[in-house]
Amino acid sequence: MKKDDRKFDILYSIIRDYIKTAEPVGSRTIEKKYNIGISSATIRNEMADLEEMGYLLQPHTSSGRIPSDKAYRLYVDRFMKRVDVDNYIRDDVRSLYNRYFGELEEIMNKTAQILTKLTNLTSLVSTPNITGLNIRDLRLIHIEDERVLLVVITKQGIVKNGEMRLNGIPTEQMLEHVANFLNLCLTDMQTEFSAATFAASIDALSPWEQKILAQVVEAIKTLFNQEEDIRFISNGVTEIFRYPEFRNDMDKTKRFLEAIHRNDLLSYLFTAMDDEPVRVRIGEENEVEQFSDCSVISATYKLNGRPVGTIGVVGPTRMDYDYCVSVIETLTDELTEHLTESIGGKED
Amino acid sequence: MKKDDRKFDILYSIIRDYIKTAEPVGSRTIEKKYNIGISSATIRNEMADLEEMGYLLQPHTSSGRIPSDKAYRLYVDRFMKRVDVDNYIRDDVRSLYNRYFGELEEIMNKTAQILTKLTNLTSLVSTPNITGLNIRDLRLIHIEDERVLLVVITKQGIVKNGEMRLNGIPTEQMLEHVANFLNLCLTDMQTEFSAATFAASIDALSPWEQKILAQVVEAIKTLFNQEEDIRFISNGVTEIFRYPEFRNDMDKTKRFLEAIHRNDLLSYLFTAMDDEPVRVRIGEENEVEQFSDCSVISATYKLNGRPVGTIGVVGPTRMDYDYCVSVIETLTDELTEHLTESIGGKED
DNA sequence: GTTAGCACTCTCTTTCGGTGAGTGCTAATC
DNA sequence: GATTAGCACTCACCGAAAGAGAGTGCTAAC
Repeated sequence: MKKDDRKFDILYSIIRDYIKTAEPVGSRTIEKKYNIGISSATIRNEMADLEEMGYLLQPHTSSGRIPSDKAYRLYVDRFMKRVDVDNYIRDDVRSLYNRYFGELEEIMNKTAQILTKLTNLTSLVSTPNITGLNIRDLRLIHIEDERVLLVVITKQGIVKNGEMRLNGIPTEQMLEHVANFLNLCLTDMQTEFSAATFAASIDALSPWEQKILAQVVEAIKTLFNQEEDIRFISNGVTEIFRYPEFRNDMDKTKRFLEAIHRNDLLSYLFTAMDDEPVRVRIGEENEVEQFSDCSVISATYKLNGRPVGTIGVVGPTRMDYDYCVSVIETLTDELTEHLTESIGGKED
Repeated sequence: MKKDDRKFDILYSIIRDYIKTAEPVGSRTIEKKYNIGISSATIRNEMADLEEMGYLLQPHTSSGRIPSDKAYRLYVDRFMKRVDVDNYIRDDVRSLYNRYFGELEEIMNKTAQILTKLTNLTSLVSTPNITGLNIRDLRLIHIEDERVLLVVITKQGIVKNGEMRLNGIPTEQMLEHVANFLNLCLTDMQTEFSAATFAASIDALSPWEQKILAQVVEAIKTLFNQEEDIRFISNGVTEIFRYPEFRNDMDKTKRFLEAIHRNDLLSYLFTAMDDEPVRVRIGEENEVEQFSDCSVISATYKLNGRPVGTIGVVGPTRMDYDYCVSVIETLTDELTEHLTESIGGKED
């Protein structure tokens, strides 16, 4: 085990060095920059072993080594240390969040911006996908002619609205009737309801109102189902040009940029909303082939203890995992806290 | 003039050829591919003249010529022909617009998508920036605790809403009072109003309600002023990789991609909302330095005859101006028509 | 087990003709 | 006088060859 310790000391040094320089690391570099106290020849032997074990790769026979995905995995699982994110950053984030109270879109935007600014990586934020909501209040506001604004307030304190267009021009009264009817029926009801639910008392409404009802029900469904395709807010997609392994490889850059603009791939990348606090996917571990030379760090933020969305960064596999994981953790915490404070808290 | 005709025939051929191939055009190419009926030697002489006149550039002494910005400008001003956009495309666009009736965001998104699909260029759409609105109806909906949803419907049929947070918890009645008060005062009033306007009848409200009023007024202001920074929806930013002059030049690509993600530069690019139906900016003509090796075609779409936003494409200067201008024209028409039909028409 | 030494490997850079597309100029032709 | 054929010249592009440099693996000595 003593011997293995040395091996992994060397591996650790190689990883740190490669993360910093993006250049294959040779045995002499290790000998000189990190004083492990053994000669380059010995280090060479160890490196050969590490290569055999699958932790190192050699771009060509006479070059230094670079860490493999497996090495990064080991690094993340075994060697990674949390880094303290400066307190003033936390404060900045909080005051920013407070400035945009209630403006969900803006909050997500700013989160992505901060994430990129701190990590120098492309950041992604999925807009909250909140399912299983219970409607508390529903309003129908007449705009003009056939146009009606549907406003839904959920028990969880989420407000959604959308414009709908009826087949005819309603009176204020009709809309009020329908809204009242629905408010009575829907209390405590999930947003996914069946038409059958209304059968009982539907006769209270006039035929015209019943028609409106049907359309409103349809509108509610689309309002709450549009989340099926999650939207992503991205920031700093051109940060990728910072990294020589991309800057010197047009194909790689092209592949990255094309993928990062594809919503379908991003959803795939962020699918699993599991309970791991922070998830790290390294290179080939990514389900999405296009990101197989990237690493993705992501975490789910929550509302009332329930995961509703994901934030993360994407970048070269040789990213600074210690720091990035810490940043993501911090921001996820802050975001969760802010959301719960600003729109949560009323759940039954 | 006869002689000049021939010169410009040659110039025209060179431009067409270069647009298609992205390769410098030589005199023999012109002689063979475009039968002007004169020998390459004569063409060479004419080309030398055209270069002297500033219409052609020579990447190096012994290469063919490429058109200068000035040549494209001449082309656009003098030679460009409108191309008929297929009818089925018009139909597609219309049916698409009808499917997303009222969903402004989605409409803009789809417009950008179509634009890219048709032109193979990066497309940009600015969200409508509608000023000088008159409020017709205003609602205050209690969400929970201090949270209130403000819904404003304008005479022009535009609906805007935003969440606000009061300093205390209001009753339904208070909100109704304030809303009614504002509705009375605001009818026929611009969204930019002064606090003084209310002085007259404000005593009808309780002190608490007056406080709420002040906050609502503030909220209305931000709701209608947030347009100051116009948002852009872009699509197909990676189309740039199609074009060898970018694909083979990482710096150029980097500059382009960095610029296309910067909102401030895009606003600059799209500032002038003049009455030209379609605007073409070629290379150095662009006020934005970062786009000096690109051309921008843009047009303003309107609501009730008033320009409210811009759509456009950005790409290499050797783009197919005839086709792209026609496409932009068509889409602008359709968008204007759709908007006016769906939310306009009620203006006094 | 460790290390010094050395031959070897392989990339990267530079150099150097060769090729080919295209030009400008001159002299002949219409 | 305009047009064209002919020709020398230019310059990017390509591939081969040579040299440098970083790093390795192996062997033999410590």
